[in-house]
Amino acid sequence: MTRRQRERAVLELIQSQPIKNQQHLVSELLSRGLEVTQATVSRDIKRLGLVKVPQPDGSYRYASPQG
Amino acid sequence: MTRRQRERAVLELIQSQPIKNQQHLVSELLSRGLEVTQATVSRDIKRLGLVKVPQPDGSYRYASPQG
DNA sequence: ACTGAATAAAAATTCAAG
DNA sequence: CTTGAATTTTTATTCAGT
Repeated sequence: MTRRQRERAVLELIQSQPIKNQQHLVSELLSRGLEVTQATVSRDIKRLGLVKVPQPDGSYRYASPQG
Repeated sequence: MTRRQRERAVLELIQSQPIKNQQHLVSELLSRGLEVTQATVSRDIKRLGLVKVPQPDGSYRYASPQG
Protein backbone atom coordinates (compact mmCIF):
# COMPACT_ATOMS: atom_id res chain seq x y z
CA MET A 1 0.00 0.00 0.00
CA THR A 2 1.40 3.32 -1.00
CA ARG A 3 0.99 6.57 0.81
CA ARG A 4 -0.87 8.02 -2.15
CA GLN A 5 -3.43 5.28 -2.11
CA ARG A 6 -4.05 5.79 1.55
CA GLU A 7 -4.39 9.51 1.09
CA ARG A 8 -6.97 8.97 -1.61
CA ALA A 9 -8.88 6.73 0.76
CA VAL A 10 -8.73 9.43 3.41
CA LEU A 11 -10.18 11.99 1.03
CA GLU A 12 -12.96 9.66 -0.03
CA LEU A 13 -13.78 8.83 3.55
CA ILE A 14 -14.04 12.35 4.85
CA GLN A 15 -16.40 13.33 2.10
CA SER A 16 -18.55 10.25 2.27
CA GLN A 17 -19.13 10.36 6.00
CA PRO A 18 -18.67 12.63 8.98
CA ILE A 19 -15.28 11.79 10.45
CA LYS A 20 -15.08 13.52 13.77
CA ASN A 21 -11.57 12.72 14.82
CA GLN A 22 -8.43 10.96 13.71
CA GLN A 23 -9.17 7.82 15.63
CA HIS A 24 -12.37 7.36 13.66
CA LEU A 25 -10.43 7.79 10.50
CA VAL A 26 -7.98 5.15 11.64
CA SER A 27 -10.85 2.78 12.40
CA GLU A 28 -12.42 3.25 9.00
CA LEU A 29 -9.13 2.73 7.25
CA LEU A 30 -8.44 -0.39 9.27
CA SER A 31 -11.87 -1.76 8.41
CA ARG A 32 -10.93 -1.32 4.76
CA GLY A 33 -7.76 -3.26 5.27
CA LEU A 34 -5.43 -0.29 5.43
CA GLU A 35 -3.12 -0.64 8.37
CA VAL A 36 -2.39 2.75 9.77
CA THR A 37 -1.93 4.55 13.06
CA GLN A 38 -2.98 7.94 14.35
CA ALA A 39 0.48 9.41 13.81
CA THR A 40 0.36 8.59 10.13
CA VAL A 41 -3.18 9.85 9.72
CA SER A 42 -2.13 13.11 11.34
CA ARG A 43 0.63 13.45 8.76
CA ASP A 44 -1.72 12.59 5.91
CA ILE A 45 -4.15 15.22 7.07
CA LYS A 46 -1.39 17.75 7.20
CA ARG A 47 -0.15 16.91 3.71
CA LEU A 48 -3.68 17.03 2.33
CA GLY A 49 -4.39 20.31 4.06
CA LEU A 50 -7.52 18.97 5.73
CA VAL A 51 -9.23 20.79 8.53
CA LYS A 52 -11.45 19.92 11.46
CA VAL A 53 -14.57 22.00 11.07
CA PRO A 54 -16.94 22.83 13.91
CA GLN A 55 -20.45 21.87 12.84
CA PRO A 56 -23.65 23.75 13.59
CA ASP A 57 -24.82 20.86 15.76
CA GLY A 58 -21.80 21.21 18.02
CA SER A 59 -19.82 18.32 16.61
CA TYR A 60 -16.63 18.42 14.55
CA ARG A 61 -15.96 17.03 11.14
CA TYR A 62 -12.84 16.72 9.03
CA ALA A 63 -13.13 18.34 5.65
CA SER A 64 -11.23 19.70 2.72
CA PRO A 65 -10.80 23.50 3.08
CA GLN A 66 -12.43 24.40 -0.26
CA GLY A 67 -15.33 22.08 0.40
CA MET B 1 -16.31 42.94 27.77
CA THR B 2 -18.92 40.89 26.02
CA ARG B 3 -18.44 37.60 24.31
CA ARG B 4 -19.35 39.15 20.98
CA GLN B 5 -16.68 41.79 21.28
CA ARG B 6 -14.09 39.18 22.04
CA GLU B 7 -15.22 37.07 19.12
CA ARG B 8 -14.86 40.03 16.80
CA ALA B 9 -11.34 40.53 18.11
CA VAL B 10 -10.59 36.88 17.44
CA LEU B 11 -11.75 37.18 13.84
CA GLU B 12 -9.70 40.31 13.29
CA LEU B 13 -6.64 38.71 14.81
CA ILE B 14 -6.68 35.53 12.79
CA GLN B 15 -6.94 37.42 9.55
CA SER B 16 -4.37 40.06 10.40
CA GLN B 17 -1.67 37.64 11.46
CA PRO B 18 -0.84 33.94 11.41
CA ILE B 19 -2.14 32.50 14.65
CA LYS B 20 -0.75 29.03 14.95
CA ASN B 21 -2.40 27.80 18.10
CA GLN B 22 -4.88 28.79 20.75
CA GLN B 23 -2.24 29.85 23.20
CA HIS B 24 -0.98 32.44 20.76
CA LEU B 25 -4.48 33.70 20.37
CA VAL B 26 -4.80 33.96 24.13
CA SER B 27 -1.53 35.91 24.27
CA GLU B 28 -2.63 38.37 21.62
CA LEU B 29 -5.96 38.92 23.30
CA LEU B 30 -4.29 39.45 26.65
CA SER B 31 -1.92 41.99 25.11
CA ARG B 32 -5.00 43.86 23.93
CA GLY B 33 -6.41 43.86 27.41
CA LEU B 34 -8.88 41.05 26.88
CA GLU B 35 -8.65 38.59 29.72
CA VAL B 36 -9.31 35.14 28.45
CA THR B 37 -8.13 31.57 28.81
CA GLN B 38 -7.57 28.71 26.39
CA ALA B 39 -10.87 27.09 27.31
CA THR B 40 -12.80 30.16 26.30
CA VAL B 41 -10.84 30.65 23.12
CA SER B 42 -11.57 27.07 22.20
CA ARG B 43 -15.28 27.76 22.62
CA ASP B 44 -15.06 30.97 20.62
CA ILE B 45 -13.33 29.15 17.80
CA LYS B 46 -16.03 26.53 17.85
CA ARG B 47 -18.84 29.08 17.76
CA LEU B 48 -17.15 30.99 14.96
CA GLY B 49 -16.53 27.83 12.99
CA LEU B 50 -12.82 28.53 12.66
CA VAL B 51 -10.38 25.92 11.51
CA LYS B 52 -6.71 25.16 11.91
CA VAL B 53 -5.29 24.97 8.43
CA PRO B 54 -2.05 23.19 7.56
CA GLN B 55 0.13 25.60 5.60
CA PRO B 56 2.38 24.79 2.67
CA ASP B 57 5.43 25.61 4.78
CA GLY B 58 4.51 22.95 7.33
CA SER B 59 3.04 25.26 9.93
CA TYR B 60 -0.59 25.63 10.98
CA ARG B 61 -2.77 28.68 10.97
CA TYR B 62 -6.24 29.39 12.24
CA ALA B 63 -8.60 30.68 9.60
CA SER B 64 -12.18 31.16 8.67
CA PRO B 65 -13.40 28.25 6.49
CA GLN B 66 -14.53 30.40 3.55
CA GLY B 67 -11.27 32.34 3.55
C1' DA C 1 11.44 8.64 2.56
C1' DC C 2 7.81 6.48 5.48
C1' DT C 3 6.00 4.53 9.62
C1' DG C 4 4.61 3.30 14.62
C1' DA C 5 5.23 3.76 19.51
C1' DA C 6 5.77 6.86 22.73
C1' DT C 7 5.59 11.47 24.11
C1' DA C 8 4.70 16.31 23.97
C1' DA C 9 1.74 19.73 22.74
C1' DA C 10 -2.60 21.46 21.72
C1' DA C 11 -7.47 21.52 21.99
C1' DA C 12 -12.13 20.12 23.84
C1' DT C 13 -14.88 19.18 27.68
C1' DT C 14 -16.19 18.75 32.55
C1' DC C 15 -17.25 20.71 36.58
C1' DA C 16 -17.87 24.29 39.85
C1' DA C 17 -18.95 28.86 40.17
C1' DG C 18 -20.26 33.81 39.05
C1' DC D 1 -25.59 31.67 30.04
C1' DT D 2 -20.56 32.44 30.39
C1' DT D 3 -16.13 31.52 32.29
C1' DG D 4 -11.57 29.46 34.27
C1' DA D 5 -9.17 25.66 36.35
C1' DA D 6 -8.52 21.22 35.91
C1' DT D 7 -8.92 17.24 33.29
C1' DT D 8 -9.60 14.43 29.37
C1' DT D 9 -9.19 13.87 24.71
C1' DT D 10 -7.13 14.66 20.55
C1' DT D 11 -3.45 15.85 17.58
C1' DA D 12 1.42 16.86 16.32
C1' DT D 13 6.04 15.62 16.80
C1' DT D 14 10.10 13.04 18.21
C1' DC D 15 12.80 9.32 17.88
C1' DA D 16 14.12 4.84 16.51
C1' DG D 17 13.76 1.57 12.98
C1' DT D 18 13.11 -0.02 8.39
